[in-house]
Amino acid sequence: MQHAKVVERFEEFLKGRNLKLTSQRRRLLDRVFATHEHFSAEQLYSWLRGEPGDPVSRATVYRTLSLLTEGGFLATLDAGRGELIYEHVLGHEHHDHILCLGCGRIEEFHDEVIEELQRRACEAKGFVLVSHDLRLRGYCKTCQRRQPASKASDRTAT
Amino acid sequence: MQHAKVVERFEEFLKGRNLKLTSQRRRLLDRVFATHEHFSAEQLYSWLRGEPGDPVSRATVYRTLSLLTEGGFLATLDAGRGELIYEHVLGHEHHDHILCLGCGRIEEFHDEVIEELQRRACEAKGFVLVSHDLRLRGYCKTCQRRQPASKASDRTAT
DNA sequence: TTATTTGCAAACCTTTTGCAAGTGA
DNA sequence: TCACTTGCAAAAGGTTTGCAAATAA
Repeated sequence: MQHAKVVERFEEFLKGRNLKLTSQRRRLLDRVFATHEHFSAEQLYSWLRGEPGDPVSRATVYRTLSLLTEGGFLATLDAGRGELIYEHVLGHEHHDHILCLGCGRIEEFHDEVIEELQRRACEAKGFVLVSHDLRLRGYCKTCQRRQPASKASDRTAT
Repeated sequence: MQHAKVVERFEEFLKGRNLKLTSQRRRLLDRVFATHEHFSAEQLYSWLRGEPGDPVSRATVYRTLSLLTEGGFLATLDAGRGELIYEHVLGHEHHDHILCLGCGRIEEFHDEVIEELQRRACEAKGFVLVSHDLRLRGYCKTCQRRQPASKASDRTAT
């Protein structure tokens, strides 16, 4: 999706909530859609500090990230490292994640059969499904070389 | 699994690590296996304060929960409510969770086909799978009655 | 003009940790 | 005995919030 379109949608979203398009919000939006990486609030804050532009405080970064998430511009992912990870959504198909326990690397994958089975499992319990997330954890090729084979005692919740 | 057997395993586990069986650890173990509910550290701490027995500090609750998790006695679940949720493992088959966004209720389910597809997805990316968790989020039957149908803007990461 | 935003620093919440006193083996 | 544990309170780490000054519309 072209960036102008994203900005337009954001403006509509703000208007619909009687919110203003400030230079900080605009900078956040631009920066977030300038990368395809997964990032944390702190990461984004640090990018913004290091790049030219109107200063943005940490508080505003958090507030705007929430806003973008509510607006469906961003999605969150808890990678189990104590901080929320964000990724942008528009023009980015739904996918699940594989997390490397060694280096923190995040890979994406998608399996339509799994998706369908999830819908059925939910129905069977009488729930209306709103969202889901599936996280696989293990060691990537690089970390498999560094790391001894994982022992049962290293395993976390499955 | 009978409780005596669980205690025996815990003693072995401690012995193997040169750790001692204190009254606090024993109380924690007993309490945790006395329920089939999912609970948080704070919840457990509050149970212990309200019930007769040797006092157990918050710090010890956290330390012992980590110990029990490492030993494979407990599994953790991040239900997305800001705190870790625990459940006991022994005699409890692996399962995934469905979380109610309305009331926080947690249901369990299991699908062997999904499990197999996860293994394959992991292999395809060159990862060695250690663990996984799948969380479906939606509204349970009770909350569907209370709650208006969910709108797209309510949706969180999928 | 004026309701909304921002930045700052303090507050929050869950979890972890340093340290001196206590205790199981 | 003595290494391991506990409790306390302080610290940590990510995130949220109150408030006065700044700003978009």
